[in-house]
Amino acid sequence: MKNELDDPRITAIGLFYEVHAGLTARFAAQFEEHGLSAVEFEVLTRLARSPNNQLRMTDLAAQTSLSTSGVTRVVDRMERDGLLARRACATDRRSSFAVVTAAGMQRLKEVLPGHLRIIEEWFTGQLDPESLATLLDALRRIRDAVHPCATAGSSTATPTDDEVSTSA
Amino acid sequence: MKNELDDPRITAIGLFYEVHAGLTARFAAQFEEHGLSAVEFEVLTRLARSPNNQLRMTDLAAQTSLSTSGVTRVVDRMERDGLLARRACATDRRSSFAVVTAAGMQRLKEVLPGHLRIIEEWFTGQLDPESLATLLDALRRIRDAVHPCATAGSSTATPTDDEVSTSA
DNA sequence: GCCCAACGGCTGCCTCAGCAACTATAGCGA
DNA sequence: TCGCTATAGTTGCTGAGGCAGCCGTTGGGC
Repeated sequence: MKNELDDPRITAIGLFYEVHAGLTARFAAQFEEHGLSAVEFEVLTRLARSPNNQLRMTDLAAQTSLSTSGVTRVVDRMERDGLLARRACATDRRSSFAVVTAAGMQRLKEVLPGHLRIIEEWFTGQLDPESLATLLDALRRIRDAVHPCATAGSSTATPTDDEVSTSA
Repeated sequence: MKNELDDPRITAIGLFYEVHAGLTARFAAQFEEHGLSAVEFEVLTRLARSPNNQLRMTDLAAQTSLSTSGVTRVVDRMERDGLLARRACATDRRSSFAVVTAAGMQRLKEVLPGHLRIIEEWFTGQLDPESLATLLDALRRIRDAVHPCATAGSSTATPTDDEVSTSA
C-alpha cells in the first residue's frame, strides 16, 4: 500500500496540483484586493474578450467551469455590483446577454496588470524561455488529449483552436 | 484591452488551468464510481501514507486544502460511511486522530489502481520520458517558488522535502 | 397554422466548505 | 497552586454552486 502511494505517478500529479494550488492562492489574493473572486474575474475576462463584450448566458456557462444556474447567480451578483448588465436578445426572446458595463471594464483594467505581473513572477518568469516553451508544449499535448472541449460557446466568434484564457 | 487579454502569459496559465480542469474531471469520474469525492480520496491517501494510517485532525487539515472545520465535517461523513474512525489521543485530551479503518483501506485499494491508470493515460503517458522529466523539473521549480508550504503537518514524519501527493 | 419536442434561463432545495464563536484542555509564569 | 493564554476540535451561520424542475419561447414536422 505504502509502496503504491509512493508511485512516481502520484508524485507527478501531486506536484502539478501543488503548483495549481499555489498559483490559485496568489491569484485569489490579488483578485480580492480588487473586490473580485476568481470566478468573477474569469467571467469578466471571458466577456471582455468576446464580441461587444457580451455573451449569452448559456455560452458563458460553456466557457467557464459553471453550470447555467451557476452563471445565473454570478451574473446576479455582478449585476448587483454594477460590473455587468443583462441585455435582452433581439432575435431570441428566451436568451439574454451578459454585458460588461463601463464600471466592469474599468475594474478589469485595474486588475489585469497585477494579474499579469503575478503570472510573470510565479509562473512564466520562473523558467528560461526555452524551458517555458517546452513546458507549454507538454501542457498543450496533455490538454489536447484530456480536452474538456475547450473553447466552447462564443458562437460565431473564435473559430480557431485558441488556448482560451484565465484562471481558477 | 483585447490586446492585453491576448497576452501570452494569459494563454500560458489558461493552458495550465485547462489541463487541471481536464484531469480533475477524469479523476472525479473514477472516484465517483467508487463512491468517493476528490476530497475524500485525498483524505484517505494522506492518512494511509502516515504512520499508523492516522493523523491528528489539525495535521490532516494542514496537509489538505481544508480548514479544520472542513476536516471535522469530512471526517464526520467518512466516519459515518465506515471509512474512518476517530481515536482519542493518549497524551493530549484535546486532540483526536482520524484513523483509516479496514474498510477504508479496502476502498483505497479498490480505487488506487484505476487512479494510477488514469494518471498514466492522460498525464504521464502523454509524454515521452524525457519530456515528462523536463515537465516535472519545470513544475518543481515553480512549486519551489510558489510553495504553499508543502508537506505540512505529519509532525514527526516525513522530514524530507517530498513532493506530497494526491489530487483534487 | 398547429403541435410538440428542444432549448434558454431562473428558482427551490441540497451539499459543501469557510469563518467566527465556543468549550475543553494544555502548559507556562508568577 | 492559581491563573492566563494558546491550542484542538466542534458548531452555527453564511455564501457558493449543482441538480432537478419550472415557465416561456422557438422551430421543425405535418
